[in-house]
Amino acid sequence: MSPFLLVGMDGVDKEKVQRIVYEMSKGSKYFENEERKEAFIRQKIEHMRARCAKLSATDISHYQKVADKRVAELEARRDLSRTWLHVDMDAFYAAVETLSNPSLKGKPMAVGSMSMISTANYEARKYGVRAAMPGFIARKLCPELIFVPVDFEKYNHYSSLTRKVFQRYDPDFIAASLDEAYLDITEVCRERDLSSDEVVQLLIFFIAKVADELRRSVFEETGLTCSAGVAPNRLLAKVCSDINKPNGQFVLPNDRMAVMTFISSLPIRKVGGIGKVTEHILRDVFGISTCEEMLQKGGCLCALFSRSSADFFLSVGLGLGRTDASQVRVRKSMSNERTFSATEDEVLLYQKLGNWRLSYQNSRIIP
DNA sequence: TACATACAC
DNA sequence: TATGGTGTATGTA
Ligand SMILES: Nc1ccn([C@H]2C[C@H](O)[C@@H](COP(=O)(O)OP(=O)(O)OP(=O)(O)O)O2)c(=O)n1
Ligand SMILES: [Mg+2]
Ligand SMILES: [Mg+2]
Ligand SMILES: [Mg+2]
Repeated sequence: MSPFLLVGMDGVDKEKVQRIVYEMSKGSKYFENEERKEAFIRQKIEHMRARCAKLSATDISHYQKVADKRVAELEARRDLSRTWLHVDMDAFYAAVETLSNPSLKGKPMAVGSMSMISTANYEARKYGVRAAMPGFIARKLCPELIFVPVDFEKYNHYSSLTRKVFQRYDPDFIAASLDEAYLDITEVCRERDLSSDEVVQLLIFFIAKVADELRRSVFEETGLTCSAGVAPNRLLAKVCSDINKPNGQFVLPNDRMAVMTFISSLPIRKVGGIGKVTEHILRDVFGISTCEEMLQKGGCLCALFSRSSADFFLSVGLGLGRTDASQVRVRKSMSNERTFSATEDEVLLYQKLGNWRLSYQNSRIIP
């Protein structure tokens, strides 16, 4: 199975991409390890299917009641009163590199090295080139691909320019990474409320204007494009910002019906926190691939998963997400790691450790 | 507490 | 020739 997300990019020859990634990977230590991990996951899936099959009729009705109760509790706490905007820069590192070297415009380009690519511009993505793909495979997919080395100082600089714009809309915005942020624009939109159909339409129009203006400001201040999603909570806003990427936006109104319709056909993988493994498990054990199906299979989920996992899945099925104000997050760790080629040479290993200590003993890293 | 896994950018 | 680095959350024992 390909480690790269192949959905979402139309016009890519997925078969060919998969074949080339496989051809280039097979036989490598990396590949063998991936296969080992996949075998574990298949085992875990088998185990869960067995547990599922062993549930008695009374078990099933019990867990269905548990699920119904939790769904009711979650539903009761639904908050449609806030408006969140998620903004995410388009092909961020690559776009910054194109600003400093405009001759790259229109050409397939990746930021990174032959070993690893941090991101690729949209021209390169047409060939199936992706973030977290080794450069030598990317070059097979797209022989004319241009490589640009990473330059974090530059990305930090442009990140802070974008944040100056975000601040004007929400001084307490949440920076999720260098290239994205969550803004509570409830107050910006406060101008009107109430909910006759006409007013709702007007409000959506007004929100779209706010998002559009924000994106124009970012472009004017930085020369970079971004995409935005607006929704009643952060989880949905993040999903929405991806819908019309790049250089686009999508507004999901603060309306329960609109949210349920939106969520019904949404593939679970689109949701933040659901990745390759969870997608695989939920599909192969429960036949779940859309958010709606999380609710339908709520009983089984409550029977087989921990409280916190089951609650998360159910809340995704309801289209719920966090709406609370940001709290100051305290750093919990600081780390520094490097991958080196496999060796059993003890002398070499101790030498590496020694160099490490010499480099970092005075850096006063306090977690 | 220590360790492994999953996830995100 | 070659498959990253940093940080968070959660489950298990
Ligand atoms: N596995 C990854 C993913 C991303 N990044 C870096 C490079 C990206 O430019 C930046 C932002 O990540 P995004 O997921 O937002 O991707 P992009 O901004 O590059 O593209 P998109 O237009 O899809 O947002 O983080 C990285 O180093 N490694
Ligand atoms: Mg981005
Ligand atoms: Mg991003
Ligand atoms: Mg996901």
